[in-house]
Amino acid sequence: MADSADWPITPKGEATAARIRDVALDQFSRLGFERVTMGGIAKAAKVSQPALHYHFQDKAQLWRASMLALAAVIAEEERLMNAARDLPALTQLRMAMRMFLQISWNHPALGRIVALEGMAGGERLEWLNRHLIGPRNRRLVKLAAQAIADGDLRPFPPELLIITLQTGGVGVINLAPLLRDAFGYEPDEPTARAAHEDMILEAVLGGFLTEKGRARETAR
Amino acid sequence: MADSADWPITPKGEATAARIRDVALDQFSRLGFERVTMGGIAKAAKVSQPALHYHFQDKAQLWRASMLALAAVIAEEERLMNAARDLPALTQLRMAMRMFLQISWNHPALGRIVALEGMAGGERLEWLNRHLIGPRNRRLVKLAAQAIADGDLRPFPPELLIITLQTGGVGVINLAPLLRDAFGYEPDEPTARAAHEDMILEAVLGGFLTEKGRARETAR
DNA sequence: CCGGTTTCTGACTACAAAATCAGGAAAGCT
DNA sequence: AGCTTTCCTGATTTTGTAGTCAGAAACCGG
Repeated sequence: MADSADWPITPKGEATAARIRDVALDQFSRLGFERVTMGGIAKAAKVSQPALHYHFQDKAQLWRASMLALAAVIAEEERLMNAARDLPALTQLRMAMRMFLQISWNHPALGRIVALEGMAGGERLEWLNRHLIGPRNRRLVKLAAQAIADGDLRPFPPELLIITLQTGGVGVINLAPLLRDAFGYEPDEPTARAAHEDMILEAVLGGFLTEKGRARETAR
Repeated sequence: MADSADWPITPKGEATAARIRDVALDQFSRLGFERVTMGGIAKAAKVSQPALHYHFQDKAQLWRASMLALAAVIAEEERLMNAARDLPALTQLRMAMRMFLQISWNHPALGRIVALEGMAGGERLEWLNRHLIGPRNRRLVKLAAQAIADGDLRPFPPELLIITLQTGGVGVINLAPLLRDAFGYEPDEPTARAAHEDMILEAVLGGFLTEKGRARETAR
């Protein structure tokens, strides 16, 4: 069980475990826990199916282990945000949003997982809240509340505001298959990505600004 | 097979088939195709599990049949929108958005299903595109393009605009379990719902308006 | 190159869920 | 009432997948 604190690991063992985690993260995030089979992961990772059980005791633990690959990403974001903690709340929120979009393009798994488990509820959502997204979300809500108090954001419930910003922000990324299928639009191209980032920051975040907030932004 | 054109149906048979469809729609939309079991649906609908196979030949067909329950909802929306087809594109878009929010609160299944299958891709998404959401989405994109041409909406790619409006709009609805878990916020209450509708229409749709568009809105 | 450790596989078991089928109950018709 | 059609169930088969286990292969320090 690769989870327990001390697990004798050779470079080779760690390499295949990492490969399995990567494949698992990709599949879990696109398909959700139940549509993914251990056999499918094994095949994509070019190992036998029992190899998965050698490195991870069961499917649930493999899921958690693969989610922890995202923890590093979140931690880095946290670090950068921390460095900016003396700036106005609105400025921080804008930074956070820009970072969130970049992260979401580079690691589409994050937004998809939250969408999948956030709809279903249950123990995996609880785990995510505890270990991955909970603290981050609470921090963002506080920021939004502060920006509202500063008179920079229009006074909507900060929880709704944060969820809407994020779901609106990653909608295009999560639903890339739908965009392709329905419109023949390919969102994962440099020009489309740039248009998207622009749109979210200018229009969606922009729509929440007060006059004062807009003034602060242009003074930037 | 209840699907085929002529299926001898008595009132009683139709009643249980409808009960099964309703349960199925609810479960499929909250949990996704694979987490739902025929046995679970049967139990919730108070029939034996083979009864499901009597009315619907297999699980996939039950899924499709339950989705068609949403077709009536879509058609009604279509009818109302058609009555307003001579109004300016922006006004129509605003109407559509308001209707979309109401539908999404009353039938949360729709947004969840699109999110689930839109992320995964595959044959069910293709089916949805063909039978349920495709025409509607294309119409909305055309409206957005027109509103941009009118100078009422800022010039972002209309496909991205429509997807972002919709995903941002239903984010709070879809992720209700997350809101409860993470913040203890209950979004499905009259006051919260009102705040939400306000926020989406004013801030999110509002953020996409040009000066001219804003003027048109206030002249309303 | 040898013994021990780590890593991995093939063959298997256990189980849950979809699908089938033979037949019984209920409803409708004459 | 008697016959027929429609509706539904209990019992069973089939299938797909998670998880186990004995042992082979690869690796490593001496």
